[in-house]
Amino acid sequence: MASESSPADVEADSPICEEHHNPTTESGVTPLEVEDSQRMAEFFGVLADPTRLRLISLLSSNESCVCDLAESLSVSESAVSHQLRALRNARLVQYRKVGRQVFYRLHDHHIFDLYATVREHLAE
Amino acid sequence: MASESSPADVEADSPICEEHHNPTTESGVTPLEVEDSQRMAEFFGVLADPTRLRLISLLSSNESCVCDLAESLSVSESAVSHQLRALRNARLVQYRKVGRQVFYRLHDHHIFDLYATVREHLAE
DNA sequence: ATAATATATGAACATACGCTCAGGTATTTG
DNA sequence: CAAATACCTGAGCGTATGTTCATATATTAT
Repeated sequence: MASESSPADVEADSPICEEHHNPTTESGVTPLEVEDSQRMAEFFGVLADPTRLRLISLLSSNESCVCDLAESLSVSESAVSHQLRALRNARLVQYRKVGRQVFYRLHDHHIFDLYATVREHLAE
Repeated sequence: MASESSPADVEADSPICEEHHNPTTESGVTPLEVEDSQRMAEFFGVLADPTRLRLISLLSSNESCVCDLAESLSVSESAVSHQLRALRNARLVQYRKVGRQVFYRLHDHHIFDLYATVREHLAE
């Protein structure tokens, strides 16, 4: 103990910020492991692109094929296809093929809830 | 109408994916504007880094000073300071100065809720 | 089979990002 | 005052990312 450095328990005149090392914090929340933080960062990274977010926005209201998505966003079909792959790899969208078209939709409501939550948060 | 391309309403033998252009979708959800998508991407971008996520994790249980955070993460104080600036600019953390130390904490529970939600989502 | 459509993919290029390093400011100590 | 501590910041460097371009695959039409 005594290696916690809340501003209250600074003792006397010893160097303040030297020997710390509490593996777990006093609260019940487990600190994020490095590996978990990487997977989590990857997940957020998929959402950290305007084009992908607009794709998610479109797919939250309609299942759509690639060329419609490209049209709606005024982005090349190639770019859309690349971004859809990222969303696919992250399991954020599903797709089904109909003839030569591929119709994409959100994987589940989970992703939409997150999208909606943050959108509302930023609207404040 | 008739320029919607749900797989159901493909009519006869006309080219399937040509003239579309519905500014608004049939559902009640407004499509994301380009500018909003950029702000939203920026927000997610701040969360798309392992170090920043681990900082958020630590700050969700304890208010901490910079050198403690650096110690806990085994990262240089400079790197931590840079990342804290990103979190500051995004208004994800607050800080207060006590002598020469600066104690950081999460800005509000909002950010923690989001963090916790996604962490749980990825734990599945 | 040949042509056209719908989508996917690899390479290349420009940009953005995170870390380190060097140096800077502010506060405390001797 | 000078030295030390805690933190911040700009530049530089290696890497990751998003787009375009060219090309490949699959399906449909002629």
